[in-house]
Amino acid sequence: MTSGNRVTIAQVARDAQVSPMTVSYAFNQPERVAAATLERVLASAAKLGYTGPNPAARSLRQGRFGTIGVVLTEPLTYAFDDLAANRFLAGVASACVEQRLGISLLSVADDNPVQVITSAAVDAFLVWTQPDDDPVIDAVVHSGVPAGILGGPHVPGLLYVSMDDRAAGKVVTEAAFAGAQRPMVLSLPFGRHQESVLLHGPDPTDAGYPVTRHRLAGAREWCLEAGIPWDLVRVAVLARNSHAEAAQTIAALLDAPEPPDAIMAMSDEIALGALTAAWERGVPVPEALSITGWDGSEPATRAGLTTIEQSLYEQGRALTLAVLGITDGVPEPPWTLVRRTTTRT
Amino acid sequence: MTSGNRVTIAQVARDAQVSPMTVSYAFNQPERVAAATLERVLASAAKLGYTGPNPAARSLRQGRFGTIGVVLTEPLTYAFDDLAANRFLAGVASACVEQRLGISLLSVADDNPVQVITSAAVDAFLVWTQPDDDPVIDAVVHSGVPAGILGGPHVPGLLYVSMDDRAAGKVVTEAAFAGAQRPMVLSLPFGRHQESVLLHGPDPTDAGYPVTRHRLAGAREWCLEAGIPWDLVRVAVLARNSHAEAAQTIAALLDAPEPPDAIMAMSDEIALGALTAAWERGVPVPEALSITGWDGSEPATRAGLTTIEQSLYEQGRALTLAVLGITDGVPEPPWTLVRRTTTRT
DNA sequence: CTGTTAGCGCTTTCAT
DNA sequence: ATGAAAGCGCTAACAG
Repeated sequence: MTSGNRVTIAQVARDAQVSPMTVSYAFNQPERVAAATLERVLASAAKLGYTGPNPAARSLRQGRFGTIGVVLTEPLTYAFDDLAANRFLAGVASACVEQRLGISLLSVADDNPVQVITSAAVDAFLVWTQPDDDPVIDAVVHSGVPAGILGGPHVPGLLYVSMDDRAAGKVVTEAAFAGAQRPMVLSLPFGRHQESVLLHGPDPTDAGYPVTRHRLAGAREWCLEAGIPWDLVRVAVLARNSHAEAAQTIAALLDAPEPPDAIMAMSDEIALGALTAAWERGVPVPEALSITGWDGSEPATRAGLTTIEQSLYEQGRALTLAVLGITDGVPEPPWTLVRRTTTRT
Repeated sequence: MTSGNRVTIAQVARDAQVSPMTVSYAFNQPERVAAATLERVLASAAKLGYTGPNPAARSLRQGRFGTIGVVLTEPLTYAFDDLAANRFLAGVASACVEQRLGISLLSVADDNPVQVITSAAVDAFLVWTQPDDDPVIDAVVHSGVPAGILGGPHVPGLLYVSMDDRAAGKVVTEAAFAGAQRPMVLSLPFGRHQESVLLHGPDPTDAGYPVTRHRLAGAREWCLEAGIPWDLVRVAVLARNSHAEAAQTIAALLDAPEPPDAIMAMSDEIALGALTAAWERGVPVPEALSITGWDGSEPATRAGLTTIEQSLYEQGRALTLAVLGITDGVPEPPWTLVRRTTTRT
């Protein structure tokens, strides 16, 4: 009663003068037990401070945990700092509450990415987008536990959900770049540990994150079709999906010669960072600088950002239900370009 | 290898021609095992698809889970929607990552609040503020697992962390109400399931949530000292800590006779809702309407809101470390009134 | 409606 | 450096 869940079914059984099984029934299927017995058992349990079956023993016996694991990249605070991750998790949470499952947040550490997975007490994994060939993916697939991934990579053995980033990339690039002289892309990271860099017309396949790669490919494709030499398009690759880093990067570029006059940003977060930089410098948006975002977050709506809208919340829900086998697969998520006040067209 | 974590230590042991104990050592204390043996064991494990000890069995044997449970009110999406909860969780997460612990999000359902607690596979509980006498509190205390609560109630057996809401309430009420003719409080909920209501000088002890109660008590105390009849002070009690609900409530009051000219709001979230309502109506802030918030969130800073700043992140961290026994207790969290542009003084 | 048996997979303890 | 024994607390399967 005082420290730890020390009281066992056996002790309660002894006190109540019944067998352990009856105690088990009393807690799990009370209707199976005679009213008088039930009362006696519960009284003994209360007296001894027994609050219910030990979860570890029950899980061992039943072979299930009643918990779903969400695999996030370190640091775990990302889950709470990042808008997109936040919405995804909210969707996962909504499905888990319905299914009476707990959520375990798993942080992939650098020193041993695999152990977090293999030692997780969960019935399924949901993985937040990872770079291709990341060891975590392999660990999840080999765990033998049902699993799904948002944003790829798309590998056998993992349920996959992701919007058509390439197609949307073309559309949003057009919205951003139409009529521009010095267009640029503000890119999400290419890999897990990478400094921010300024590239010129990089090969999209250099990006290890599928989401980044596909969005970049879409941008390139539109440029090629529109006759804009891809080599001349600058791509500022950030180290993180961070408002502050984006603001700083764009501020530097706006202060330098040949400042950009169009920015296709791969997330609302960094688009808003760019917007902040422009605003601080008095650069009129969209007249002198058009900016687009991605995701359709609350702050983007308030800021009047032209952006690609998708529901990470719904994708989180759908992936969760599919991984649990409640629905059969996940449809490709819908998206739309929402034109607001940060683009010229 | 295909479905579930079916391979056991025993099978690997047989294949590697060693005892189960050696396999256990190979995974838990590899340095204890001869190099050649280790290699053989790992080869067998890889061959059979054994990825490591079954977490349930290990937890049962060791009596610990390596996980900390965070108890949140239903719906669980609150954790991701609410700014304050979000910061608290980020702080918890930072401490858990350091300690190599997982985080389990537990949603308290209405139908059986206790079972979620008793069946949680965790080594400690962190509870997000609950109403006094809520059954969840009791369940947590009786679980025998170390536990802490943010925002109260302050009960024996639970570590407690909360800023001095009453003292700050006085200070912020002064900032909001100074020189006002028709001051009002925009209040967080009084209880878990309650419609929104408009009260006149309510007794603070009617509020079941300690945070609400103490902030209201602070407001009342300042009014009494300043000679403002508390009975004349309107208190709009919201059903949820929601921007939208706050905006709607304040919009209605601004459109009615005797609109408020000062609002002390108990969170940034609802203060910003009030600000939106004022802004939509063209009510000049702070000239015709002063507004204060609480928490010192990002959006509040951007909006220039006068507010009480505290770090829920640090409080989350501190409470986690204390509950784990790594630090000894939690100091009372610091706070400051930050005057910005939404108040007259 | 209640009880008996058996064993989930692992690791602590104590040898060797 | 490796192994044997024992049991963590529970519940599925099967009586009665």
